[in-house]
Amino acid sequence: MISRSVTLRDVAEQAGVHPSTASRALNPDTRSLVNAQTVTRVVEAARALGYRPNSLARGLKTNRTFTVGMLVPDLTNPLFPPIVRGIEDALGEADYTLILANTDNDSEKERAVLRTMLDRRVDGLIMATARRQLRRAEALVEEGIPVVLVNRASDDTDLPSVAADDHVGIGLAVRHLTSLGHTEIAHVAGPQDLSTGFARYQSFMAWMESEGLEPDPDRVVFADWFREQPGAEACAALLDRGVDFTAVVAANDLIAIGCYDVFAARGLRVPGDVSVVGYNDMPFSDKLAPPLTTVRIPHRAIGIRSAELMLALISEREAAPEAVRLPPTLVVRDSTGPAPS
Amino acid sequence: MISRSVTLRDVAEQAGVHPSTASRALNPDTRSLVNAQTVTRVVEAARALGYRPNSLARGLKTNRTFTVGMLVPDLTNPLFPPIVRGIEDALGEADYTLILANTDNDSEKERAVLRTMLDRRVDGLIMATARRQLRRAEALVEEGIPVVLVNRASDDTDLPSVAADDHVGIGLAVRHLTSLGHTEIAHVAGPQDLSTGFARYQSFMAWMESEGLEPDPDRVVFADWFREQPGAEACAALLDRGVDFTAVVAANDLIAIGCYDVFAARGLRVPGDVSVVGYNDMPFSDKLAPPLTTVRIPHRAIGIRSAELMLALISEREAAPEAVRLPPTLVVRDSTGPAPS
DNA sequence: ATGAAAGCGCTAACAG
DNA sequence: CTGTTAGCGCTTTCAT
Repeated sequence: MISRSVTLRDVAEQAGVHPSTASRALNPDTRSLVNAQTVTRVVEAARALGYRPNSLARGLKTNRTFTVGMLVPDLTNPLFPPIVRGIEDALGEADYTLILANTDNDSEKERAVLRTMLDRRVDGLIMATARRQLRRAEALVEEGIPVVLVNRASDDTDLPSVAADDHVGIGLAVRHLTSLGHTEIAHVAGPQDLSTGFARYQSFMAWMESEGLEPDPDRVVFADWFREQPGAEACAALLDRGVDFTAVVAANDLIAIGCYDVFAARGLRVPGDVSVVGYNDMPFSDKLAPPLTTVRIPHRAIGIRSAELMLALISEREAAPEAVRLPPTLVVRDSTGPAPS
Repeated sequence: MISRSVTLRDVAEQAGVHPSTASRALNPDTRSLVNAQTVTRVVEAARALGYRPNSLARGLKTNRTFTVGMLVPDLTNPLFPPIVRGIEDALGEADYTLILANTDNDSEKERAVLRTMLDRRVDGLIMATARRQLRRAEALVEEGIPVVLVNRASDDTDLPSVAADDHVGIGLAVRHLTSLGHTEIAHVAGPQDLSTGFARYQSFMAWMESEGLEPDPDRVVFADWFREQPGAEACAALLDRGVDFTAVVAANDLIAIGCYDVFAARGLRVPGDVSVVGYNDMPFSDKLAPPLTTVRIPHRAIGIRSAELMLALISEREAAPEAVRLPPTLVVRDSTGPAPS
């Protein structure tokens, strides 16, 4: 059925034309240069023989592979699958193929993976890799290969990027809590060398201030990593510090889960004693006990937009570096309630 | 730093040898044919110039791309990320690259995606796609392209496959329940046109019998899909049927969540009134209320093994079709308890 | 041990 | 509108 070795020459022969004519006839862009009847004959022959162009040969010749590489820290982080799907879907739409690799946030692995992608002559690179220093990515664009950053801010660079608007998102969280009467609000922040952790922390402080509340540094604690365990440790440290608070904004849902665990262990009721707001609305955050109030990020849309941006970059290399910011929304569930009096 | 256009010829020139000699010197397999000093010179030149072989050109010549395609129904299903990671890690180890595509279990999409992969001359195909009819896959092997099935049984074919042993897994679940004194055990089965749904159902019936319990067809209900909503619908239907049961084996964790919802809605306590066992131990199943007792599948190991199998198939095409079955384990949490008296 | 020559399958000038 | 020619970058006989 799908024959492995039907070549353009076979098609040409069958149609009684020269291979280059067959090539032109088969390629939508150049089809117009060819007699309509000839086109028909060639197309017919191609179909009859089950011809499939060899993308390697084409790529070798044209220097375009219709391939985009994507770097993620860890696909296993529930944040990424919807983004990757969005990207894959949008890319597929345009007949581009996705090459995926995990870096585990390990600089050495990132190097290696990047090299492989380049060796494979990807037409562009989408990086969800979270580190704040971007020398590598910048070097790439200087060599003319399009890069788009996804789900990360680009404070110190003007690489094109697509992400949710963290400032807006944290505002949603903070104002939700203040509207419930909370004034002593803590923040279990994420790692500060990741752009998201940093941005959310900054935004938290800014929003507290603009809500007329003292942004007390004692009520902020930093998790080393966007995971349950570091979140729990940070939260425990916060509690041990002895400052009062009636609500906490967690830098992401996993950290929020860590907080849940600590609060449960210390006999604090959520939301009776303390309200918790998460961030991301990851899958099953509605199944937690209690269901988590959280800021929803349009992950799939982020993926789609970044793929689209990438495609634009590939075709018209001029495209101005854009920083797309998609609006998050608040999902109120049962982990937040009125401030205890 | 990473130069886009250093070719083998440049290296050869720099080293003062013919390109073909440079090729031999750089390729581990043929390096022995070349004078040791020459090798040094060439390698040195390559490093100095930052030479990176063009994998397209190589692939075009050798007909091997060091690329493996993978089809998943939907990456967003929490089942798949760990499997994909395992595959990617094992493949990367051998300098192979993964090309990923989602099929949404849509036959048309599957066709399209398969074609793309073939056009890209992948060296092999790993299919996690769940349909039971496998004509397409079989056609592939007949054309000489290695296929391994992952996470699916191969009852009607002898395609190589890697999966957990569902019979053992369901046995774990059933015997756990019988050991708690349950005798009236229901099964919310998965779709029967998926090999996993089918196998688990069959195994359930078999284990009930071998435990000396009447496998009552009235206590079995089928979900259309391995998701919460269909699980909930099936579970509701079971309840409406009016048969007694004190425990349910769900065909996967998502279906178990659907059951949770229905039980909660109907005022049944888990595990007080009814015990629930899930299947997969997906992420955060320990965070559900109550934490879910479930059968843990070694997802990552499954991924690794299937990549290894694939690599073996690629290098020695003779390799006997193997059906690897990895052992699941039972994770007892709080959704199961003694049968109510 | 190395060089010469050919070609993987395709596209892109350049003629005509 | 179509054929000729050349070549993308690499590997691989075949000579030497």
